[in-house]
Amino acid sequence: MEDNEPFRLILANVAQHISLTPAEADCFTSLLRLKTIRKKTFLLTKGEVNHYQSFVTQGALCTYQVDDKDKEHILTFSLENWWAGDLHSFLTKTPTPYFIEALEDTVVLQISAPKLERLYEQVPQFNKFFRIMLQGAFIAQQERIMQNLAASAEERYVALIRKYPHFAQRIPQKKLAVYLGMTPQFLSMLRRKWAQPNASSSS
Amino acid sequence: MEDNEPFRLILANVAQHISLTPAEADCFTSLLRLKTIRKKTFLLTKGEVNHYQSFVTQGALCTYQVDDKDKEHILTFSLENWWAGDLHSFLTKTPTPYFIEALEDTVVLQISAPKLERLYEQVPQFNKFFRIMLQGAFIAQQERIMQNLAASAEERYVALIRKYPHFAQRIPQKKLAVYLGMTPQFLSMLRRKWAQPNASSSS
DNA sequence: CGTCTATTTGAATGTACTCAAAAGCGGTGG
DNA sequence: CCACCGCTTTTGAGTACATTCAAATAGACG
Repeated sequence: MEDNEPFRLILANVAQHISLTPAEADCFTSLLRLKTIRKKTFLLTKGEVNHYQSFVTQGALCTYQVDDKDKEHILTFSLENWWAGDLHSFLTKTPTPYFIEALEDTVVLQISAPKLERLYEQVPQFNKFFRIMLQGAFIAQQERIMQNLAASAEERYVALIRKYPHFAQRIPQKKLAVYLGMTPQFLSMLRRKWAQPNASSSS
Repeated sequence: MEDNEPFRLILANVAQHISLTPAEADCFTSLLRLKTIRKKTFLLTKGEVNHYQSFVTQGALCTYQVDDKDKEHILTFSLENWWAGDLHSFLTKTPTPYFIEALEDTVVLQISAPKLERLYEQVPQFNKFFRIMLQGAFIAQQERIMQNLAASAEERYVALIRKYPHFAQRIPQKKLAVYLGMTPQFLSMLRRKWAQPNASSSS
């Protein structure tokens, strides 16, 4: 099968923020490698060093930690056209505390740390590209922090399904609950409450 | 008084990540403006557009939102050698939901959005500089999110005073509590517990 | 000193959790 | 095709961590 669809996707994504010559685009894609991760398998597990940043072209990934009481805590989901990878481990080459698991069969394009360094040297514009990516990610994280501080579990749940309705379809309830910082049981209770002629709940 | 100390500080900070020619350094500093904010006054208030990113050379700033029940929720503190400013408002020129208040008399160097654009054009290396700044900020935020999800109020408090003991000295308990996502009363109770021959509390 | 705000203390309350178990759903093999 | 298994979701009862409200105490500033 003709499989440069992933490369077209990432180049289209890059083109939204910087303009590359054909030569630069080739240089970029030549530094990437394609990888597929089957559902329920891992792109990264705790204790490994994260050698690659991964751009998702298809599927869904989930980045989480497991604490000493075996409880999962979800840092983020990565769907199409977004990046996954533990940046701290990637930059410092230290073991990661995270698992990155495929929630669906997933296709990613990966770049290693040395190749990314080469990319920055050969096509300095990528400093701008990743600066812009990081700005967006930073702002999104700020909003999440504020919401976790300011909103109740119920408000967080309602806000999420209103903002990303499609999201809630693709992700298991259990994972959504944990991402939102509540137990699956509590989320289930909220759903029941909302399914009712939702008379109560407001305050 | 001879007051280019702020400029020396920011140039030293920049020099940690990129190398500038003297001309480039001059270009950079010529785009900055110096501003002082008295304790308990505001660098930014809700409803304004954040026209500047501010590098703190002295003092301490606190960025927070106030919700509909008049409760404060603290996004971040900005001490010496770090940046403050609502990036979302800055980039989109939309009104900010944040207040940025000086906890002490504070000195900042500010750059406006158009001047920052000019800087990126004239000294493209600054894309790299801010990429690196954002990487660090992004990673720090990730850690905060994980800790808010995984740790109890008590664990968060202990972790903070162990990691940044000096911090706890400079910042009012009330603000620390809110930053950590708990009420000042509860933090006070935790402190009492820890001041005791701390027999209990471990688990 | 007196005022204002921050911190401490206590009692009652509530939001969200734990533990336990039932019900639902999807896949797999006999 | 149906029966069984594993996993997710739902439900319920009891509980705990942290909150709210109220008030006393202590600190800071003028």
